[in-house]
Amino acid sequence: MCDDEHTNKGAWTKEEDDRLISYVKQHGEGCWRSLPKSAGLLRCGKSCRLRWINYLRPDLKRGNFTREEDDVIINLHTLLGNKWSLIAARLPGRTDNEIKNYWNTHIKRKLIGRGIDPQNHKPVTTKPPAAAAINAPREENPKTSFPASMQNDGVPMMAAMVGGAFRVVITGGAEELSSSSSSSGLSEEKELLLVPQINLELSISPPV
DNA sequence: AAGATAGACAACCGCCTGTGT
DNA sequence: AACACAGGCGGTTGTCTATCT
Repeated sequence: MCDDEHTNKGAWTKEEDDRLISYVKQHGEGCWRSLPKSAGLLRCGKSCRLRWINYLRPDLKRGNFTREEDDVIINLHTLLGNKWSLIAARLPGRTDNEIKNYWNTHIKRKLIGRGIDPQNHKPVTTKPPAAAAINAPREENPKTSFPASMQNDGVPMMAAMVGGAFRVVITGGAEELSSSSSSSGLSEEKELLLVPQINLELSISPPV
């Protein structure tokens, strides 16, 4: 991409930031290819776009992720996998890059520490996962509907996330999405308990 | 105090997709 | 239908800082 020898790479300077901010404020986002020349920047368009989206946008929420945001990320990752942009779309003020970094540096480790595989969100065990977790008898912990192997400090993973009951119904067209939790026998109508106050409704419709 | 190591995050790279011609 | 281009995305790397030995 930015293979022009006259193109700057690496960390952005304050002056470059100022130029980019002032240009975007004046002309709006878009036309990233031609932006560097117009704005007097020795950067490629992609670099400018990335810098704006991930760092300079005024609506960005800087700072640590909250517990609620953690939970949303984990839940959405369960549903969507590494679709960082989709996850970011549900977290106002956060960028896909930020979430991806946060996942790789914090959440991944946290889940591994809890004995959860960060890729498939199933308990890491020597037994086959289906036998170890999904088919574990409910009576292991009558307080919850989760097998003990999915619990952390006596608090079930999902129950810890939910606080109050909040339902997401995933609807589909020809092919419905389902989640790993549906196989745990939570519900026949493919419901998930997720974090309150966030609309996580997802749907897939067949092409018209 | 100095070097080694690990963690955190900004930035880059290459590929994919959507759109216009 | 085929092609070119711009924008977007996810994976990966580079660099700075903090902590450990």
